[in-house]
Amino acid sequence: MKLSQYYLPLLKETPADAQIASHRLMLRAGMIRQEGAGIYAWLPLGHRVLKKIEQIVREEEDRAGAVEMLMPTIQQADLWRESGRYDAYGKEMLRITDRGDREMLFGPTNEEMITEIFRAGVRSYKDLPTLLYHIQWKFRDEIRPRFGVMRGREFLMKDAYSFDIDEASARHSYNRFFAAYLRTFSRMGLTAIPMRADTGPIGGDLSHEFIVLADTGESAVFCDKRLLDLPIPGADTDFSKDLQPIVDQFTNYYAATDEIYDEKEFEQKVDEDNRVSARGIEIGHIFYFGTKYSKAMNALVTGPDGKNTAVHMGSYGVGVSRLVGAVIEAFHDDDGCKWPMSVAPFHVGLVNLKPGDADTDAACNNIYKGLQAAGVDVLYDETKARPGEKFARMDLIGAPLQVVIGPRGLGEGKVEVKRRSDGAREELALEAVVEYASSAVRDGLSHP
RNA sequence: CGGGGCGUAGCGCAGCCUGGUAGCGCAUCUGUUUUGGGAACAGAGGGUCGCAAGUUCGAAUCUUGCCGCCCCGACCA
Repeated sequence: MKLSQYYLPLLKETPADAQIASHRLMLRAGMIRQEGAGIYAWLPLGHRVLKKIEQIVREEEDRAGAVEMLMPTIQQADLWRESGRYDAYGKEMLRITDRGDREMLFGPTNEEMITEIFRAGVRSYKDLPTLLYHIQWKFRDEIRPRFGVMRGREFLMKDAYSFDIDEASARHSYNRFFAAYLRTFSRMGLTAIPMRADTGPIGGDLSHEFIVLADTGESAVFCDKRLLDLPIPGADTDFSKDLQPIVDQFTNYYAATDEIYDEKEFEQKVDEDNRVSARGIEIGHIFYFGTKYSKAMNALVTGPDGKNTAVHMGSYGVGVSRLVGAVIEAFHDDDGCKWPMSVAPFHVGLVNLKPGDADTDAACNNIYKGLQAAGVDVLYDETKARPGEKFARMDLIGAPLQVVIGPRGLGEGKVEVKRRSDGAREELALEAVVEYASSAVRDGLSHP
């Protein structure tokens, strides 16, 4: 992409409304624009990141054995009356009436709808387990949206739902998502810690929030330091086999959010040296809720014994739009974003220091085409702006690699390559740059 | 939902108390000089002062109502 053709409205000054780094940087880097309280338009640069995160989530859901579908944003009130939640949900639900005065709502979640869809198509235990997911915009009319996309009212979410014949097999479905989430977040460069969460009236041990540690996190969290270094399940993981050992490895250590934190338990189970008390951002939540909806909504299957039983369900959410903010919280400095390769809007920022200079233009064009041919996402700055402005701009939008080409270096056949993550710079021979950058991109994208 | 605050050019703000020509910085456009880390000079364009009603000879400024947004708290992915 050539910068002159792109839509990238950068802000030099920090918008007054933005309180935290990710919100500030997303506005400054022209990733989002606020269109209302907690409602954002995704500008081209932000949209790229959002789509890359979405795609990682999708790939890992697929790997875990879930099947993608898409449910609507607008739902009918009657569906929610079946579960009793239409009255129970409260003001966070955005209620709408259509021209026929029918009561509708903008979905805050999809348990009712997926249950309705499931019961329409499944009759026998032989069809189980069923694992379905979709990635869709949701709306919750939060009392107080803030922190940009981290706590918006409209947000993009992946939610998956599992249907099993009994609790034991539901536990296996749960474990699939547990392992899939470890991989998902790891691929974005995040260390996400599964923490025991409040299971509400259902009880049991089958609810975990996945938390990434960050100073600006919304909740206080407490965990064992050793959780930070546990191995992530590899790409060769067989999700149809027993995943309990993986889950046990993570759940053996203490980790809890402030909702259920118990100081005595923490101190008893974790040596002083290993105690981590920090703040965290919730980026995923997995939950087993048994037959709550299947009973209320009559989602029954015939078991081996010929009797109808209510299916055991679980739901598994990932805050896709929120993750954009969470990744920035984890990777930034005062100058801008420092994207991990896997979610970077562009892998390489190509800076032409002297557009109009025939040699410089030719060198840049060759490298631009070479990188594109190698499948690298390049943003080519061929504008007339001054060098300082170009450098600051690339730092702000945070391309992991910057290739800087100007007459001075070119005179010696040299090109500068800067790594955004640590600022390290290298002089390379002009001919070597495409191979160097594309292999660095490949390395950055590879994941065990 | 309780408490606090703000709406004036694309962004950041002053002006309001004490009514009388709508301003500043950045950004944008033109020209000149610059050119390897957010340039300098000169000039230009850009506003129903959130909306509506009221008071007044006259309202960005005073009054009332409405709308929008932000912050703190309780709640949430």
